[in-house]
Amino acid sequence: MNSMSKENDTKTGKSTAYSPAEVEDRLYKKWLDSGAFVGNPKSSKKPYTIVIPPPNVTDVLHLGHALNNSIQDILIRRHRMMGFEAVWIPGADHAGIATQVIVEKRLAKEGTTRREMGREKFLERTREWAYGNKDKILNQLRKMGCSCDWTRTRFTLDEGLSRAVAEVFKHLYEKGWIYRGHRIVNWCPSCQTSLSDDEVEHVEFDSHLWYIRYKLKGSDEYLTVATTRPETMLGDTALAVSPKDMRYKRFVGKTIILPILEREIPVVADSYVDPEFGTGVVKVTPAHDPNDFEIGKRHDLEEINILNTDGSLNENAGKFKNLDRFEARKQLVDELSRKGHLEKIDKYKLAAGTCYRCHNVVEPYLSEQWFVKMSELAQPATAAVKTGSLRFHPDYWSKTYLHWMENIRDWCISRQLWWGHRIPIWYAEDGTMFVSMDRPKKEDLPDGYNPEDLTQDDDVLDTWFSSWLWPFSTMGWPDNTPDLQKFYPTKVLSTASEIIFLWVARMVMAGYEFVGEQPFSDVYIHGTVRDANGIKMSKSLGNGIDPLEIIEKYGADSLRISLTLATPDGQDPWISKNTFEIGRNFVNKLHQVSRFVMMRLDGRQPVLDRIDENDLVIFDRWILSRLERTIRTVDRNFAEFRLSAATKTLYNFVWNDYCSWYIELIKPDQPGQEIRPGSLNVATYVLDKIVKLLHPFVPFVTERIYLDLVGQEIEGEATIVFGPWPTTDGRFIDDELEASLEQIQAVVTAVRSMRSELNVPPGKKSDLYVQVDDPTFAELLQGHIEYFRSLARVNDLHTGTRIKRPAPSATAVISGAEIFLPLEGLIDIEVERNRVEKELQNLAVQLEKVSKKLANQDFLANAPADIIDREKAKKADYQDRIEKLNKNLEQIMGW
RNA sequence: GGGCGGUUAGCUCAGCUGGUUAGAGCACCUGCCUUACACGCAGGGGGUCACAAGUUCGAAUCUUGUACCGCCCACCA
Repeated sequence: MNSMSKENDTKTGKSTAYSPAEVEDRLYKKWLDSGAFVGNPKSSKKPYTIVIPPPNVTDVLHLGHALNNSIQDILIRRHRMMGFEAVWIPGADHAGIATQVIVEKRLAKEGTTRREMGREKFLERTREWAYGNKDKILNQLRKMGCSCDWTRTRFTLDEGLSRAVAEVFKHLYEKGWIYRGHRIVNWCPSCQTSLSDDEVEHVEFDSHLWYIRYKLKGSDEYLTVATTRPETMLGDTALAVSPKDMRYKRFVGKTIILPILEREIPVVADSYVDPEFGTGVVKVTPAHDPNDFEIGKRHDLEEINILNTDGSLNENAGKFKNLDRFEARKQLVDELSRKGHLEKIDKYKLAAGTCYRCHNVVEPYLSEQWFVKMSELAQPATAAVKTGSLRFHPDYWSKTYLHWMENIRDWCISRQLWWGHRIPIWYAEDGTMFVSMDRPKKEDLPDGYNPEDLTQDDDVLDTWFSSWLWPFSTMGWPDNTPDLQKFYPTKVLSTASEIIFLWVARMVMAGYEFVGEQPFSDVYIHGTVRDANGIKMSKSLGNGIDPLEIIEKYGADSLRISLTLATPDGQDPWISKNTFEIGRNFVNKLHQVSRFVMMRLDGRQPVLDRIDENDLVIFDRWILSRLERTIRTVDRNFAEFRLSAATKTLYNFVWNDYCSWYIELIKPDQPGQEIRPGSLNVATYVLDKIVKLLHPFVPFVTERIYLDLVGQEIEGEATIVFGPWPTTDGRFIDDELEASLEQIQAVVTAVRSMRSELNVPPGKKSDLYVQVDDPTFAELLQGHIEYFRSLARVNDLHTGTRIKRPAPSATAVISGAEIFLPLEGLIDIEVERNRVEKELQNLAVQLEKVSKKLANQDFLANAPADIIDREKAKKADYQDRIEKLNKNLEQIMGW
């Protein structure tokens, strides 16, 4: 840091930089104490509800969550200010498999297992850990300033939500849409549970195709089979060929001796087999491949399971028993090779399914599971998007959603885990099933059944089976509560794209089926947070950042607005540590400009709700015009779910229009002078609108400034939380006036540029000569010289239509004016000549372009008249400026 | 194998219905302790808009194709 820099306030010696730590916690407490975030179902205001995507209790929140929750808070806070009964329901998800995997890992380190512990103790242990994380997570949201209604906090394992789960199970079971089936499912040998299709991630591996020879019984002939999983041959119960394949027609019906195990298996003909692929012969392993399972059904083949639940081989594998699947593969291939059964090995790229939680390769595995029939559920959920009653932002995600809906498959909902909602099914000894969350009561059972004789299904439900009910289970469903009546359906769901299928799509189905109405109308899909190298941020990769770390260093406001600014609408943000400096700088800028306004108010009570329209100078009208335009743009950005654009619009308005121009323009020439009262009023009025427009993004600093404006302490009654959100009737929007201001700005900028390029010392002031084409321009300048004198470091202004160049002086030509700066002794003729020549070259290029265009007959014949006029005006302007510059260049050469 | 995004200044991104001298922030260079802000102010340099063809009077913007990057879906063993 430069020792000359003025880090401190000259009077007090204290740093004037904004210090978030001093105000954030106190402000948050103020909001909580006043109940500002609590929704009232009896309110006459229109509801605006968001349910939080409940974070998994497996871990504290990372920057991805910080982004998502910033977005939700922005939407909620803005609507609260707009007069809606805005409710944001917070909570957390028990994250069945994810949580259990982590707890089991910890147990392993301690040298024990869940089975050793037993179900009750294990659940107790998991609960303790999960609830600890949940508290940490909810605290992170508070530190971020999230305006959640904490009186409505929910957890997916809460009593009420569990009741909803059981109710839904019963509903679907009685409808026949939940069924139990003996089927091939995705099995994770590491987590030792089934997974739904959507929980399997396909990863490409470099693998091989093994070509194995299967000998015909009583012959030396053989058939060669290509396989990617040779170990599954231990469970083969047939070979299959295409019925159209003439090469193998004579083998159909013959018997094959399975290598190594020497079992006899038939050759069958099945149209599933593609004669073009591999050898055209397929080994059929009904217990370990979904297609083979189907073939097996068609040909009445035996299903031989060769795997234990942990992925090791079982007694059906003969001598390979107890070996892990991959070790068994190795040894089996060796033996096949030794015995001459291995024809060749090809390299092969294989897309293998892996578990989305532990990333081990999953196995197709035959087992007894519960499924939900999805086709009917998908109907209204598909229609909702097709008719536009449910919209995705950006819209292209609706294609992804529809593709999944239209190819929907039944949902395997049972998990061989303990952490979660236990399947509400009770079995009698005779196999009869009863649906009930708790042990059924005697009076609810048919004659001949006793509650004590029933045993509950051991498995739990997929974690998403509770999540998909979240938009209404959090409101007390299945009871028709006041909350449900007032706050359902919710408005916006904000999430990342990765859970569109797992969660979003299923919530839509559930909303229609169980409540009869879609759960939300808009789905906002934001990008995935990546690090500075574009790698997705995650705890496991070690590149994750804890939002609390950023908050501690920069403050919650900086965290929030930096993330919003850094996240392009619909794309992935790349975040590095200094990403947050943008936000910190902006928050400080806001703080500083408000300090300036407050100092100038000097204790006077400002008027925030109106301005005296008879007491405005051109600059006041200009900033009001810019303000109204900004409000319109921001509202439009929000309507289109372009949050990044909205943030940038406000950022630019505050920094450029308000701070850099307006405040500088109304500053008096001399330090001691007061700002013109009418302008100070406008400055304050606009500042009030600025903090309101920005409050959803940076809630703390804006509340702090607002309280300063209304002259209250943090603990006072006043608050910005309820806005109102600034509106506009557009009556100050004035194109002509903005154009006039741009002329003044152009003069100021030209002067600054000349001075800088000629290295004029900042302290050196000079007179300013402006030769104009149009006398009204001169009047404009003359009338406002007092305002921009210090910006351009000007003593006297000489302007009019007949101003002569004072020699020696620097020259600039802008549209409609020539600017002269008499700088005797300060002008290096060479430098000045280069400057002018450079500008001439620049203009020459532009002139050539436009001249060419205007010489083109097709252009003149086809282009609209206003475009042609504009080009003509441009040409005239360039010509004029070139002429003037040339004249000036001649004079310079004459020195 | 199918689908969807992306490719604009050294970096991260704007540029909405085709006509702007193609912009911003960061980084870089120059000057500055200017009456709120050095977390700042002023000025400046830097781009054949991935490539090719097409539509058009006119293309960063529309169409088609190619290349590369990323994501998603998929039961070819």
